[in-house]
Amino acid sequence: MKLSVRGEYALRAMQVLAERHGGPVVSIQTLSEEQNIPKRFLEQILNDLKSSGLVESRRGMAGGYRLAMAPADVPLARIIRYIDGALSPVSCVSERFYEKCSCPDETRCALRSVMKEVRDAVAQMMEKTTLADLIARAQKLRAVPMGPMDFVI
Amino acid sequence: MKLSVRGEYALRAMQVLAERHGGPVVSIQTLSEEQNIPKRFLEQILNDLKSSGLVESRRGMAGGYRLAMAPADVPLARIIRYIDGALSPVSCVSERFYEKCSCPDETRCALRSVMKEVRDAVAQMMEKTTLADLIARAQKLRAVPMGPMDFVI
DNA sequence: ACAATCTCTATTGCATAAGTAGGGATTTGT
DNA sequence: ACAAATCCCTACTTATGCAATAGAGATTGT
Repeated sequence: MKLSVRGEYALRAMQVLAERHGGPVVSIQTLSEEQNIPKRFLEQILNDLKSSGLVESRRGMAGGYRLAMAPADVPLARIIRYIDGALSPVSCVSERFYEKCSCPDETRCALRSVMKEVRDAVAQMMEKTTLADLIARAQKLRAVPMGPMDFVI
Repeated sequence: MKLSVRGEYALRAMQVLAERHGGPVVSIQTLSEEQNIPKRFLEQILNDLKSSGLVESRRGMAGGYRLAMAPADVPLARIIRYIDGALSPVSCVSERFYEKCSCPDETRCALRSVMKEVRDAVAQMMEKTTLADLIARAQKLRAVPMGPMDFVI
């Protein structure tokens, strides 16, 4: 039930790009250092994201990456689907990555109906949450930096 | 974001055991045929489930497996957690399989807060749905076997 | 004794993920 | 023109985990 490391890196990098949206492009170097992501690996990921049309790049000395669209127009689902594939726990309930499963009768599979609900819950969450929402959350989290337990000396 | 095949097999096998709860033990042979699961592989899985205390076994000629408790007392979450591990999409939001992630500040990670909500949604669903619920769903699905499209000759 | 079952451990094959490497192309600054 | 910093592309390596298979042993009913 896991997101791949690759997918996680993609989301983190995209969040940084979203935060700097409108400013100058951001280099892999910067992204890599800021987010503790292996530089060469991130390079690949950003390249994939570029192929997907989610980011644009600029080459040369002052080069780097930037979002290809407004943060509010990029649901997390889109990033994850592109990098990792299906959101569904089993592929027989996936809408875009459907595959037949080995169970005797898919149409009457009780497990399938449960998994479909799980899928829908996850998809809805990932679909409604955009990079803009992520930024908003980050700001809130910065505003209340410490949990109540952290006041102990 | 996937359940392993192993986990899926475990759930399917457990459903059958739940349906036959109260009756005689069910052999791997039967489970394997009924659910299209490689026999030898299922053997391993059932063995794991036995170690977890979810099923009991009987050896010898009329041997087989049965649930160790009532279907209503077995949430799907328990099976999945035992076979596959965390329900969480990222381990830094897992309650039972927590692992530190590589992001710079976990307490203020916006992505983490989103993932936590996803985790909660999945966990709640898997926790509240038991094997008994699965049986009930299966019965309903049997009652309305065909979708509207299937009436075409 | 025999046959059908579970039990346990090991191993294999395979796919995918994670990360690394090298050399090339492009832009900027001097 | 040249150097430096960057992106670009392809290939490779390595590790990990998953799915499945295999073989020998233990237990039970007839």
